[in-house]
Amino acid sequence: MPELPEVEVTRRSFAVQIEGAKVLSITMGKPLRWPLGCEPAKLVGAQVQQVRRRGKYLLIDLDQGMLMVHLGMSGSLRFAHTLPALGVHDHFDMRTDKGVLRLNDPRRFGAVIATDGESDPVARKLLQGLGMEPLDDAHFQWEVFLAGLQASRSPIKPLLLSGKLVVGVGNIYASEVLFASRIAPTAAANSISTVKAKRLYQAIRDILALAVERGGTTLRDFSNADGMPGHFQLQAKVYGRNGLPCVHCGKAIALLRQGQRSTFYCPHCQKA
DNA sequence: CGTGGCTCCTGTTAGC
DNA sequence: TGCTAACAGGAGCCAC
Repeated sequence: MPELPEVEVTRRSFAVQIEGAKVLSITMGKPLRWPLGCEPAKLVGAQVQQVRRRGKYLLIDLDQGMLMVHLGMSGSLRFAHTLPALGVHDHFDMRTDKGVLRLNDPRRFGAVIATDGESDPVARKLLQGLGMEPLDDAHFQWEVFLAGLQASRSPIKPLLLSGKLVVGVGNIYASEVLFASRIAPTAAANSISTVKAKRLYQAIRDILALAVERGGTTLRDFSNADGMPGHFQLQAKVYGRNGLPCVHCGKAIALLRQGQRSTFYCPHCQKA
């Protein structure tokens, strides 16, 4: 479900409210992708300092340590003073003196991990190798992006998805940014012209930023920590539109499989 | 090393 | 209608 915009929208929807909160208790449901990594009781008494994001990871800094939250494919967070009784898909529940933070994740590809901080080996392992932050102008550098493309023979779509060059571009936005920059998803990264690469660079920034502004994408069930749905699906020009007319040329949008993932594109508008 | 395929799990949908 | 199979927004891990 969540790509960078959804994770960022989630972060913004509870970061300020949870600041300074003291952990009262933690309840775990079924196992997630990884174990919490410590006894839940160990976190009781900890105080939340701030909530940051790196790629699709939410980093909740505590006065001692750091919680890493990943929403996986189907996860969503809620933060509120009171929440309904735990449901079958609620697998992490953190009561604090400022409200309850709850992870609902039907598929359980998500995770909550307690670490000692960013230098913790577990945190390092997960965060190392992540690409540039596309919404951070100082971090997302054009020259580095171009050099990264030129250094890879991989088809561009899976390269974007890998997060090695830029983080946060998931399956929906990968199709959307390639359509916007008129690049074929199968084009080898090192075959993309500088002009097209520049369009791609800008499309990644613009489309992700717009999606954050709009509150994220709701294809099925995304909502932020206040429970509000996103509205970006209204903007999807190719994702999920195979067989429907291209908004630009009117020809049919095609569906392609790359690395077990669906890619949507316009064969007429997106060449090489 | 870079790349591609497999894997975790449950819910929804398409097709017969 | 009911059953079954395919597919879903992620990404680490392993084998080449």
